[in-house]
Amino acid sequence: MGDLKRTHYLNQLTKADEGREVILMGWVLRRRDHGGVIFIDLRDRYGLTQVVFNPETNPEVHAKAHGLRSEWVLAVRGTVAVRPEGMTNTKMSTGEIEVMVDELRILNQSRTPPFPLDEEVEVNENLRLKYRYMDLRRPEMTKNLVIRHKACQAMRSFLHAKDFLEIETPVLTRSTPEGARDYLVPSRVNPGRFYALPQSPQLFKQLLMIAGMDRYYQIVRCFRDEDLRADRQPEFTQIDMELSFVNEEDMYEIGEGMMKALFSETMGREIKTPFPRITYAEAINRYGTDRPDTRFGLELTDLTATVENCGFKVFRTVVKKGGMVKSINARGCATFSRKDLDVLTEYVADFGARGLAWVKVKEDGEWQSPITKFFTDEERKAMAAKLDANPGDLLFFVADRPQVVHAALAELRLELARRLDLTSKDDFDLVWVTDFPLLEYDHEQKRHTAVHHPFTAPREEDIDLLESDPGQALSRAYDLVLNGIEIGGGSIRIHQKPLQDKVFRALGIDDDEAGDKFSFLLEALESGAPPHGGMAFGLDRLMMLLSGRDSIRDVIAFPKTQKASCPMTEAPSKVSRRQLTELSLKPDWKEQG
RNA sequence: GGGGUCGUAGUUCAGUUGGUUAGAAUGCCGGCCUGUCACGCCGGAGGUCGCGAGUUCGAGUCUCGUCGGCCCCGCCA
Repeated sequence: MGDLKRTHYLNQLTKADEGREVILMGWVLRRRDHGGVIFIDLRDRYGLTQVVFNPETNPEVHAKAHGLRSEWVLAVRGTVAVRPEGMTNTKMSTGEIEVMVDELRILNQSRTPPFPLDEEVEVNENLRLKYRYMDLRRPEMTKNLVIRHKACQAMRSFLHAKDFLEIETPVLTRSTPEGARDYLVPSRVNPGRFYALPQSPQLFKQLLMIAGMDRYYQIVRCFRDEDLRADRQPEFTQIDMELSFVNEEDMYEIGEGMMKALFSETMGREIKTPFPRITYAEAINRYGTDRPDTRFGLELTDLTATVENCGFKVFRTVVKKGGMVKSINARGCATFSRKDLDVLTEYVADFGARGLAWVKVKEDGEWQSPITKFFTDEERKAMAAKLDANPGDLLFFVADRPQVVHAALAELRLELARRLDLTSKDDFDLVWVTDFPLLEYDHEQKRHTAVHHPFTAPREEDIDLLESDPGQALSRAYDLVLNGIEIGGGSIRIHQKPLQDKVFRALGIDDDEAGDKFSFLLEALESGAPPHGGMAFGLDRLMMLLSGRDSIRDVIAFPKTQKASCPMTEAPSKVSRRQLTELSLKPDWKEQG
């Protein structure tokens, strides 16, 4: 660079700068060499500017420019010129001007890029991750990281204005029961003992409330050693918060205010508050899931009572065994082919449905279906009325255990929406899901486990149920769902030890175990713990939705592959025998270095 | 742990019933070209068909295994 100092970014110059001497720095995106005049599109994080090398005005510089290649790093000194008549490029924000170069310094050369950076071809993701520093130069990827930054800034300033303190919590902490599999870190100075990386800073933020911090937040990395998905990474980022002296309404207000600020400042979109609320029970009933995509209808209709005595044996026996029959009216879909229906049947089978019954409502109102003969006219009428079935509609039915019916129809509903193109990535439907069950029964472990986490408060009126019928108790937990994706959740916490003891007992954690694993929390609850509650938002998922991407990998600078590896650094890697020995670890796997 | 799908030039892909020397576009290299903006024109190089076995006279193509990418189920309080 020598004595050159950059004067402008590559998105800044306009007609108003005509005649100005400028110094620009950036990467060669494209070179157009006409033998005579040479054009270079110079790129930086901010944009593109065309720089021009003219053999008549500066032969030496022009000769040097002849050798430039993609992704070389340049500094140029030159003069801003308005482009000749008719030569404006309306696709570029700097398309009205160009910079006539007087001095060129090659700051660095580059290997030929492993994949094109200037086109929108889908490149193998493994390759993109191996050369992530090249991938991130692509404007689309740069944009995602810029939006992410803006989002963090927006949320930070919102929370700061609401008196939150940003406080860091340990990354090396202790493993606690419940929840996901922990990432473990061996302790060198304590042989045989391990730290766990936090699945969330849950206990620490509660302890900060007990410490009187009143309002805490943190943009914090969390770790869960579970299998990956398009929206799940082993390390991910949460906007984590906790507040003292609050109830659910306070939490909704904070959550809504923060989302409002987020959408406004990152996308310039004004979203409506308050957000609609739906109870867990209603969400399951109407959508089959606790994270409903509310951008479209296709809701579930319960026909159990209507068909319990019908002539169709499959339906009748399912109902008799305590199961249910539910239906979706796919309006106007009677045109689906037999093949379509077979594919959809196979699709719901993935989610446990042993069959998918269907009825096409013909133009004359008649039912075309393999099962229509099993129903009386009255039954058909009753079903049609409940489903508001009209000519041209296609009705789907699933009969099974409630869990299976809901899982299958929830997925069918989403698949239909995809086929019918009912959703747009530009719509953002936010909804609170409330009144979750506190506990659910785990058949494998033969005990109840926490739906949210063990520190979630039950509804006051349900506390007695903890002993009589724990599965029926509802909690003071809430989730925020955006377009069918859970982007956040939280709860009002237990702040008194006797209630915490009760919940531990309902979870099958006896006093000894509770004392062993949570004594610090229990003692703290006895030390003047204020009522408190909180929530956390998944930053990666939020950014994925805001950036219109289908994978959180596209909004994370250096993500992991589905096998939890990093093609660039080749992590996880082998370690030396010496390192293991220092940690008092003896490998029992083969070929460990 | 399981299911699906993909793997061919640097990249994105094509490759017929198994049959001679595996193609295209783009990129790359060289030459020409003074107003392009995905510049244009001419020429050239570039392949362990992911890897390993098997079937066969013969395998990019068929079979089995294996490795890897992606999607999903389980899992993820």
